[in-house]
Amino acid sequence: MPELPEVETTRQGIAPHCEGEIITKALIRNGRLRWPVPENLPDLIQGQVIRSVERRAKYLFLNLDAGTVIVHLGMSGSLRVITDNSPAMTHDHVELTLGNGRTLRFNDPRRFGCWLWTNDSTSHPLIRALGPEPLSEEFGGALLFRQSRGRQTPIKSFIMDNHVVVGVGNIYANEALFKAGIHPKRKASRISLDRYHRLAEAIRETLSAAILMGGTTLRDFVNSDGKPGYFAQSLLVYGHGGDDCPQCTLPLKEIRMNNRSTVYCTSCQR
DNA sequence: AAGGATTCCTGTTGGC
DNA sequence: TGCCAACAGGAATCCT
Repeated sequence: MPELPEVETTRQGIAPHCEGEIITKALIRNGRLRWPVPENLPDLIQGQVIRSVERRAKYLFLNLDAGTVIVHLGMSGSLRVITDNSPAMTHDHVELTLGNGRTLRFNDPRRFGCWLWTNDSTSHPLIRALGPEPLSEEFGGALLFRQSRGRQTPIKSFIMDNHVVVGVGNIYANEALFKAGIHPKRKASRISLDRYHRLAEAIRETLSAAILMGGTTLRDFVNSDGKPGYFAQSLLVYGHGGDDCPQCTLPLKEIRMNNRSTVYCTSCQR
């Protein structure tokens, strides 16, 4: 379940093997992803050089001269660089053969991911309205405070809204709210600037720590097992409903918000 | 228009 | 033990 740290780790892992390489062949085995993969995608990209691999939110961009391939890993997607000619496995839906003999392979059992083509990535409908990157200068408590005025939605939904800030998935929303001592159901409009500073800091900390961890575990994407590294990190509350709160030792409460698992401490989070 | 519900999908898990 | 329902989650889109 790729959250932003895993997507960034993926980018760092594949970029050295892709950048500057020509796409000699593009193969779509199963184009029925979140949206149909354009049938003419191979024609559009074969023979072109991958100039750079970028990330925006949880989207990856393969920047070519004529445009950009937009890739999303969805829930269960992964990108791996294959060096030998190991046979494709089940759920290997898309693959690019590169000039250096390596293969970029996209595997996605649940097919929530996407492979799309655009001539202009910044103005693409999926990209245009995205909020700031959580690790950018632009993001912080002031921005959260400003954006939250008049918003009645619970704070957990608010920080998971990609128009507010990108890359905060369910797991890290739970973690950040615990670190900031904020109750997940509190209305976004009823949180002070001070507390938003704390929350923004908690989001930064959680995400950057996970990126560092993913970076160490997934250092080598070539022939890697493709196992996400961030699961190894110690999550404070997510997946620990009923356990003792790490701070006050009261049992952590687990509820469902918007059909998503939500874990918090009734004493430490207000 | 904001906010909640629904939707896509399959591997894993838990209950009977 | 075996089967099947429930669950997991990103995020666009639909609905109220």
